[in-house]
Amino acid sequence: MTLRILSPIHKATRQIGLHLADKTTELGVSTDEAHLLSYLESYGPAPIYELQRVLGHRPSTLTGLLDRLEGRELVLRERNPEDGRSYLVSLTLSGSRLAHRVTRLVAQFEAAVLEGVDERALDGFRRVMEAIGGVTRIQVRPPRGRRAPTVGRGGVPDSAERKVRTA
Amino acid sequence: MTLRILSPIHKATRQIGLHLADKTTELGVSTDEAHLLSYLESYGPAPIYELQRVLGHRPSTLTGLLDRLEGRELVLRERNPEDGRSYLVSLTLSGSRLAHRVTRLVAQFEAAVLEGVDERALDGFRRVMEAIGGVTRIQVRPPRGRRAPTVGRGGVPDSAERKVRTA
DNA sequence: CGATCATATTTCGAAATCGTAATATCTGGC
DNA sequence: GCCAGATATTACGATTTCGAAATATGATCG
Repeated sequence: MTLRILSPIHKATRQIGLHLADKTTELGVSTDEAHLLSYLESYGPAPIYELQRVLGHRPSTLTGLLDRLEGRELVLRERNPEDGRSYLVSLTLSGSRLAHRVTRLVAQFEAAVLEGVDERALDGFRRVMEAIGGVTRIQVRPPRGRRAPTVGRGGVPDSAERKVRTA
Repeated sequence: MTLRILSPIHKATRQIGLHLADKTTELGVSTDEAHLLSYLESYGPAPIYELQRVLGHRPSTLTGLLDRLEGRELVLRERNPEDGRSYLVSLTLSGSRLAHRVTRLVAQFEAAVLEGVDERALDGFRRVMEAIGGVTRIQVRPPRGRRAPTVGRGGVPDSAERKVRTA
């Protein structure tokens, strides 16, 4: 059975993972660590729950990840003045430098891919991604009858999505 | 920085993972286990190294995965008569039944997504996936000079790709 | 044939991830 | 202000994954 969407996307994801891991390893971080640093460069300081949603790990996994990064003095945790339950994670100076290199790496990769596709292909790609979002979000039929479900609930956020935390 | 390819694909992959995990959990298996069973249904019996490439794990990870599945009598290992170094993994009867249910699940998901996109979008999607393959495959310049590299070597196989093992 | 190199798999200890159960703070009635 | 429920994070033990080294067979070449 050849799946026209699932198989290619699984394959591509793995290719991307291997490729980037290769590069980030040279910088001394895993891909998750790299992703986190890069995210913080654009959007930090950010509360942990936000990072958790961005990376898609369990909260307890994030604790470990952050402990390690903090141990290496790449990030640091501070209490969130606006919410005593949470901590804000920010980059240290060396974390910033590293984040910058990671970001450049990722941008290069993205650019290389974009170079190989035209705007129309990109648009088709986007539509397929949206269709996946639609299907995963919408629960189709509970066996019989009731319950219209779950449409607005906990979606998976894009790395770039972000609530304005503020003001 | 919003990445037009990396971010959506990361997000979609996570959505797919969560969605399918939800479903396969009901069947009592992880997504990797499900993937493996489903693959075996179509292409088994298969040697371990092939499964390893399909799932994209380290060999030692596969050993553990297979140990667990074998312990539950869903698959079994037999020596490969054509190659004394390898083992062939095949489905047991109950493994087959489970694999069948998994396959149906995945096919339904695929169908639901396909319903939301036209052929043109699908084509664009395909071209982007290919572009990713191209970029990850081709090692661009070692700092100076030598070594033209790596083009034909170990690519990441599609779940559906398969050498004819045969004859 | 025998040496050497490549391939297939497992073993084993270390590290990452997870699920669940604390702990602490916030929020909205009352 | 106080209680109940929601949110944010961590602690901790269990499971999974990993990397490196070990084992065993196959392939090549002299």
